[in-house]
Amino acid sequence: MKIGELARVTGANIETIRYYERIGLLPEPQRTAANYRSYGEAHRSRLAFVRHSRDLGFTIEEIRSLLDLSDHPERDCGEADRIATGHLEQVEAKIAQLEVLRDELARIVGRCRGGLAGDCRVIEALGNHRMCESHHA
Amino acid sequence: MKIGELARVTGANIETIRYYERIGLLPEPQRTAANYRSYGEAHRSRLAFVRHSRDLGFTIEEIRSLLDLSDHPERDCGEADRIATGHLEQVEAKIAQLEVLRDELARIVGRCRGGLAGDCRVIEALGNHRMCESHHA
DNA sequence: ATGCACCCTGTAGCAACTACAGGGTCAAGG
DNA sequence: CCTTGACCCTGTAGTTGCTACAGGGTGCAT
Repeated sequence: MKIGELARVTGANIETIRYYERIGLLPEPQRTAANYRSYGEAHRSRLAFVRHSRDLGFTIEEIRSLLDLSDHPERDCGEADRIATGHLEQVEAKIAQLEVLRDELARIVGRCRGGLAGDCRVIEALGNHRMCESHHA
Repeated sequence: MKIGELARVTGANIETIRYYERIGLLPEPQRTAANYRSYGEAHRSRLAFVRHSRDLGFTIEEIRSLLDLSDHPERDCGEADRIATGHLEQVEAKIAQLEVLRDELARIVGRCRGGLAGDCRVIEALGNHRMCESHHA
C-alpha cells in the first residue's frame, strides 16, 4: 500500500507518517520503481500503535521506549507499566491543575456585569493576583 | 529597577521578559548609560498582568487583546468577558478530554501483572484501539 | 498531449519560551 | 591597578509534534 492509503486506514496525515519515519519511529519502507513508499501490515500495525499512544498523550520518546519493548518480547514488562503509570500521574496532575484554573476563571468571568473596560472586574482581576482564591500555577 | 530585579519581583524569567518586549507585549523600557533596561512600576504591573494571564492559560494573542482593552478604559468590557468566557470553555473541554484519557489509561495500567513484554497487556492495549472502552480523541 | 491525482525531497513555520555564544559594565577585594 | 564575579547586552538556535508549502516527478485516463 502507498502512503496515501496508509494515511487513510490509520487516520494519520501523510506528512506525519513521513515525519515519524524521519525521526525513526517507523522503519524505512521499501520503495516502488517510482520511488514511492510501499507499506505492509507490519507498518500499519506499528503506526496504529504510535497513533493510539499519541492519542493517549504519550510523548514521542515514551512511545519510542514502548515500541522498543514491543520489539523485544523477552524483556520485562515493568518498564512499560512504569511509563504508563508515570504518564497517568501526569495526566492526573494536569487535570488537577486545570481544575484550579477553571475555578479561578469561573470566578473572574462571573464578575463581569458589562460596562466599560475601565471598570472591568475581569481586567482588574487579571492584573491583580491577590484577588485570586487559590495559588494557581 | 534592572531586568534581574524585575524578574525576581514578578517571578518571570529574564529571557522571557526580553521575549515579551520583542513580541510587543511589553513596551521598550528606557536605558541606562550602560544600555541596561530600566523599569518602573508601570512595567512591573503590566508584566504581572501578563504572567497572571499566562498562568491562567490565556494565549499571547488573547493577552494582547486584554492589554489593549486595559489601555483603553473607555471601550466596552464585553470583549474581555468574551475572551475569558471562551477560554474558560476551552479549559473545561480540555479537562473533559483529559478525564477520558485518564480513565482509559487507568484501565490499561491496571491490567499489568508483571512478567514479560511479550505477554504485556499494556503494550497489547496500545497496539489495539478496539480494547478501549471509549473513543478518546 | 494534457489534465489530474498522487508521490517525492527539503525547508520553513507554529507557540511560548529557553539556552547558549560571545561580548560589555561595574563595584568590591587583594 | 587588576582581577573576579555578578550582572547586563544582542542575536541566534533549540524545544515538541507536527503542518504547510515550493518545486518537482509518476501514472493513468481522456
